[in-house]
Amino acid sequence: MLVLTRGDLMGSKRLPKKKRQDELREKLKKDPFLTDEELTEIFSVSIQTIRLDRLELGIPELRERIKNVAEFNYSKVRSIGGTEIVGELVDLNLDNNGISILETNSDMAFQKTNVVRGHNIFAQAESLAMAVIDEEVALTGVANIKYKKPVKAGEKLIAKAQLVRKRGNKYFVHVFTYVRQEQVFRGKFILVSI
Amino acid sequence: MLVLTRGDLMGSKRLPKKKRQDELREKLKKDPFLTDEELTEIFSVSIQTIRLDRLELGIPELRERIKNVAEFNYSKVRSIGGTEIVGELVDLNLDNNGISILETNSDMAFQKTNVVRGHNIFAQAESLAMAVIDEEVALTGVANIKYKKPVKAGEKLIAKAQLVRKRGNKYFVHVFTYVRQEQVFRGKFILVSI
DNA sequence: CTAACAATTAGTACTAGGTACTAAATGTTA
DNA sequence: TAACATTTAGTACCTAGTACTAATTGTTAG
Repeated sequence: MLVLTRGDLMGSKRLPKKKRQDELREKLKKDPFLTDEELTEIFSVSIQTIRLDRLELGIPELRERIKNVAEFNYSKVRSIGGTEIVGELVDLNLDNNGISILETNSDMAFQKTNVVRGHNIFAQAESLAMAVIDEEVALTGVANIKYKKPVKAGEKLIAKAQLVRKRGNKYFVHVFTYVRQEQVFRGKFILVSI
Repeated sequence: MLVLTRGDLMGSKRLPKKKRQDELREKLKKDPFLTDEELTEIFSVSIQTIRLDRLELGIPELRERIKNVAEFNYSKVRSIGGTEIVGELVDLNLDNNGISILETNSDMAFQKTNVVRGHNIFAQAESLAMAVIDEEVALTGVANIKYKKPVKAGEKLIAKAQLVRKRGNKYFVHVFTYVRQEQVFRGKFILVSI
């Protein structure tokens, strides 16, 4: 079916509804700080059209969008700042063992290859090792680690920690990290309580 | 309608101007999302007083505050997302050595002790080691690391990496990290290019 | 005790950037 | 050309303010 769109007839100034709405969605995703007024200039339509579009697309007003960005980031900053443990602790037996799960995402990965950066895997393992130790604060003194297989963004990391030896204020903890049964990381930590 | 305000709870005594303004500043710093109206309830004063206070303190209105949080974090998120290297690369000789500087802050540290979390130091060292390798992408295969001394938030980490051996697609890189001449970390990385 | 002054409160007009709605104009297609 | 989709116009109303004037309290020095 061949259909002449208004765009063809009018010389590409105004877009058909569907296309305009798609572009609107994208524009606001990239820059949520645009007002309706600024959008009228971008799309050469009236402000009512912009508002109808937002209504149909379920896109909230400028102030709501800004607030969402602020709140999202605010909580994110706090959770990063407040996170003492990387990943979700699903099982813990103090002075013995523990399990933590970390859902990886593209923020943790190299842009080009989508491979999760090593220090994220390390951070999960290290913080789990620390959680297992029944001490107020533990410092990683020495770690011997090995990355067995690259992890792709989106894969779920399951880290298992086991306290293997305790000598004075030194704790020897082994952590093995898996993606679907397959081992991707191994770390041997010596933690020192202070 | 009768509402219990903080004033009531604190014995209904209203604070002197100076003290109220100090607390106002703190409150808004902790929670920039408070409206003037909510503040009137917290301090048991009229909305005009709150507005005079903000005027005198140079604190902008709610929407401006929210916008600032949104814009600040928006740019921050992007820069974190785009960062492939942790810390600032100040010197680099490919396939030989490199130096990177990382200014630590309280976000990187344990809340209680203000000691910088190990994985931040690790991340700087690992990414520097990778930068030194003249390959598109390198994966950390094995690392043997040691934390020598705890690092306090605010201290400047200077990491020096040196390629010590190269065998096939395996690179052996040593990284030493210092705070004011004093070594705080040592890492031996085996990187594998893919 | 009271005048002087600081601090607070009241009230008004105005603003941006909208929502929600009705109505009309214009475009498109059967 | 009628039916329908799409766009535009216009109105009342909203929030969370600014900016301003004026009145009312509270406090203190003489």
